[in-house]
Amino acid sequence: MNDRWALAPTEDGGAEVAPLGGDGLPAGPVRRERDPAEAVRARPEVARWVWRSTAEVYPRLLAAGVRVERCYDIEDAETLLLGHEGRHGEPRSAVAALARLRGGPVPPDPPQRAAEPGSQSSLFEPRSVHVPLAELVEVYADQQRRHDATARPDRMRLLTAAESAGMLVAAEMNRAGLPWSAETHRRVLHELLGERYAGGGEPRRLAELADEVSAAFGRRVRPDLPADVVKAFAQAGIKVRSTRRWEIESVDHPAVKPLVEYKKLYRIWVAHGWSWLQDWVRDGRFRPEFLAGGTVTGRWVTHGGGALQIPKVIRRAVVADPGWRLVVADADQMEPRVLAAISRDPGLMEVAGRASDLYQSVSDRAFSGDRAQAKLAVLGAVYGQTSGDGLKNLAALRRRFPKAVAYVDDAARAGEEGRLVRTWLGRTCPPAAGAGDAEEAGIPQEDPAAQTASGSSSGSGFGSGEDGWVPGYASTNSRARGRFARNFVVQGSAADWALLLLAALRQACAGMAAELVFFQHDEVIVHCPEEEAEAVVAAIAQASDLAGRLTFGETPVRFPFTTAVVECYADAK
DNA sequence: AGTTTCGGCGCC
DNA sequence: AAAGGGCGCCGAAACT
Repeated sequence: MNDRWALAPTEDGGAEVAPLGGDGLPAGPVRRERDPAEAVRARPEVARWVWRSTAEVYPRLLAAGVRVERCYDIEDAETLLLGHEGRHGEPRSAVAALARLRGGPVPPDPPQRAAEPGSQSSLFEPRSVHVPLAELVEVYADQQRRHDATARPDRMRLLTAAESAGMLVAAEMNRAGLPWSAETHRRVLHELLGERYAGGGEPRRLAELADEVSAAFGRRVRPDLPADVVKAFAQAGIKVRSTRRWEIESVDHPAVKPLVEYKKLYRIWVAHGWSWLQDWVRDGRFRPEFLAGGTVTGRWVTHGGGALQIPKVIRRAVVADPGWRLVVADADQMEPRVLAAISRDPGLMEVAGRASDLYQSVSDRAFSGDRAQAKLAVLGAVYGQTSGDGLKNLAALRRRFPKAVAYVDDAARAGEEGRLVRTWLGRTCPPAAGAGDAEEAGIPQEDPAAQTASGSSSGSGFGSGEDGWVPGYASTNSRARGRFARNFVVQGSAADWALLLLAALRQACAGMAAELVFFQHDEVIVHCPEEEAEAVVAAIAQASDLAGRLTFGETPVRFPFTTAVVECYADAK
């Protein structure tokens, strides 16, 4: 049965295709087709298409009205496999992978291009790289062997398959766009910011607040310039180190209130104001570019329009088409549930086996009913909190859920010692990540002296300088790596699970008009006709169960969602 | 003049 | 009360 086929676009706009055997090599002749879309359309029996880059091929297929069920993205798999092998810095292109196989000089990866407003094409595949099918499948076959060589081949296969599925979802979401009412957006902006003045200057409300700030200081102050604000406070006899809100709010001065309000509205104005609307919304859709696996941890990133940072107030503008609905689904307490699943801590798994409020349950067991403390402790353990209430609460957490805390502690230690750390499915953290030091992260530096400043420690007074210089005193950099690795195993395993969730949900929606239109770490939005909404809600619950089992195996852990069927995103919770 | 970094803050 | 993970984006500041 020829269930896997390879596809390679050719320079003349055609495609080469071939069936693949169990070894990953062609099991039949390479055929030339006039058009990639035709090549796929003509072979509905193919279960998985193997190609160099989903971002290169799939948008074109979608534009021709062709969807595929599954794919395998060779360059994405190369990235994941190189990481697993502890070779993060090496070029990841198919051409580079082939050169490594054949022992030739390995070309560096092409530089990426920045996002541009309004662009419909894939921003990160500015041009096609034509790798002949015969060479492509050499790389693919080698990758199959490298999967087998990992400690958990089953999980690694699942990871590369899941991320390829994520790339299909991303391409489909990029094509669909997020339904966006420019009219509502403008109304919200007017309510918050007031009238715009000609010439593109500050809108009325911001100008008023700036005047209030100036009046409070007794001189002209520009609230959008941190240096100016710090100086103004100093002249008023108040020392502030920065103009961050948490620091400013603790100051007793009449300028604080209008200043904080100004900063909040200024943010809306510059990041999601009228010019944003102009740049990113066309024909009732906001079209950011979603990129699956764009971060070290496997979380997605977007390019353009700050799609993963849409302020709550602006979500009023996300409005379903007439007769359609938005199904907004948010995973409840995803991170502690993932921690339960990966650590197999019996107590935490039991707590995470219920759909009820997890933090309340943790609190009942370990914090005599104080939910806020329990939540702080859990998040502190996951993020590596180093001081404050989090530390005190961590002790209680450790007593009740020792395996869970030990799991993240082990990851932190591995990170500090520069060892590899992996997610549940095998995505691997670069050993020097989290240090904030380009040299250690494997990025060559022109000037060796440039790293000295960031290499010093602000710590104990004993161990300033290089890692491990004074036994028992970890440097600032190694502690940062520890915190990164601690968070990585949880955030990254959550990203593993989320990919499987999206893949399952996409599958479940395949026969419907429903479209996935948004994804943000633990939250998904499906746009669908009103009459499909209930089926979509059910599909989300089923996809969650399936994703939990596929990712983590059989555990008691559940991944409940809070789901809302709404016409407007802002009305969901 | 163009490019990179910084400060701040939005989201999870 | 105090400051701990991941991102993107903007204007200003700092640089080449």
